Amino acid sequence: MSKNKALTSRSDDFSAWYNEVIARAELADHSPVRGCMVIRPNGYAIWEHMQQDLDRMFKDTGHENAYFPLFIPQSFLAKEAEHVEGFAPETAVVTHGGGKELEEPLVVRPTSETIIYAMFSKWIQSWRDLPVLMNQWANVVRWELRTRLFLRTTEFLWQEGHTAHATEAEAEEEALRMMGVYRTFMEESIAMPVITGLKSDSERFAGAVRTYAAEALMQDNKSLQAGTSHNLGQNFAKAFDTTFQTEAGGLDHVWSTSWGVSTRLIGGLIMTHSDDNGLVCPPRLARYQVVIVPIYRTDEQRAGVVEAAERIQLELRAAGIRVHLDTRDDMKPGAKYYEWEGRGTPFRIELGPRDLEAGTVVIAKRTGGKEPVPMEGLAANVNERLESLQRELFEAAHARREANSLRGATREQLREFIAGDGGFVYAGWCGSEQCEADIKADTKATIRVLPDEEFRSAEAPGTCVWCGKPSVAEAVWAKAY
RNA sequence: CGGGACGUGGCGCAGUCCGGUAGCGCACUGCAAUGGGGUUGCAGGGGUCGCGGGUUCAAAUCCCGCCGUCCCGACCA
Repeated sequence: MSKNKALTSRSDDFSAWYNEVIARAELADHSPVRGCMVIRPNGYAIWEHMQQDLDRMFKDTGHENAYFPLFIPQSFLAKEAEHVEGFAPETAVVTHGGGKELEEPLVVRPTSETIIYAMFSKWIQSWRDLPVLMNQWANVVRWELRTRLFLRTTEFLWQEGHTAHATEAEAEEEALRMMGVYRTFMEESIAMPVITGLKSDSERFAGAVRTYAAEALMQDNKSLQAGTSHNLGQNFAKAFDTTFQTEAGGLDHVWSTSWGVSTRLIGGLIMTHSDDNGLVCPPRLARYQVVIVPIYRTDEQRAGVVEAAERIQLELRAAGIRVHLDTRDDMKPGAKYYEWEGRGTPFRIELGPRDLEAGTVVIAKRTGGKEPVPMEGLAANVNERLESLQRELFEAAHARREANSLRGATREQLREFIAGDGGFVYAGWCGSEQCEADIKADTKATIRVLPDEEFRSAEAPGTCVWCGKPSVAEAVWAKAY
């Protein structure tokens, strides 16, 4: 229902603003269990649209869906040394079932590599069985110390892709391909620009050989890790003895990958686009792309206006537009405007007696501006506007990111930039964990990625921004979520 | 898990210092008018004051413990 209080502004308190946007748009709420969230219909609709877009892209690249169990024998987690070290501290463990203590405790999956490779080893015998390209949509649990709605919750929804290949090159290709899929999805569906690249060893997934990531800059100039794709080498195959007979007749361990994105993306969407009036949702993912608000005084007017609104609703639906007609009689139009604005609905169509007479409707854009447009050809008009808003949101976010990026920084500039407004700092890195740790201790910024070629600076840095020794790669530093 | 703040009808808050039996705004219900950017008026309903224990004739208020939320750290999708 409509609230009477303005949101805290982004500049006053970004965290408070973030929480208030979620509350006003009715995206999620806290559950009675610490750190867990209830995803409400307005939030879940966004997730469903994300799922639809991603699922289609996964299938278009040859993947198939399956489902693996929630419970994993505790011993499985321990089979891969780095993996258990990384995840054991944050697992929830079931020790009792049916009133009895279990012989072996069950871990509630924090991620499913272990159970999946255990199964893969049963299913894969020959090079002819490869590649295996699998995905699952699931919930996972990680006992995080500090939680925030969507960004870090104890339980969250995600997809995890798991693939097995005959060669190292194929696995590497797959890991990069899926990073590309994520990037396309983030740019085109979420309208959220990302920088893709390789993670440093300290940020690598526990058990991976290489981790690729997509990083997005939020409106508070902190970076959000939006998705990761891992080349797991033969690490899990060796731990779970996932072997196959090669074409030449030998025996080899499979080469595998895993990749995932989560409901965290909804947090990224919020912090990329929303404003001090509430949620701004990109049209591609919006529950309703258009809301029609009829305006009338008398019963006669109401009948005419609602009839016209219903006709428009059908016309837009037929054109594939997700549209809602708000016929609530107990709310004035202005109150409805505020409510739908807070919910992030991209466009509002106002339709009153004056419009009927003129053969027009008024179209108001969530990000500002409204104008009368003819009823003739409305669906095409609206579809154009939806596409153009989708582009505008991406371009605005992209421009904001570039305006808050610093290239070729010196040590002092890095410090000042991060201590000031913040953003992405591009600079040389010597490759040592010591410099990485020192920079973190000094500035709180971490290496987000060693960016892919297209994101790198025109002039490659020659020296490490911190120690001055020769640089092995350009790195992007930022404070992160 | 360390530091800080907070927890009072659905939401936002006052009352807590100085103990005396709970109040305001919004929301909600009813009626009437109103209706192109948060509509008025009148009349209503709703609260074990986060939970548990203690002190007291008496606890939202004082004391102890716990739980939760938010912020800042350390850890992380």
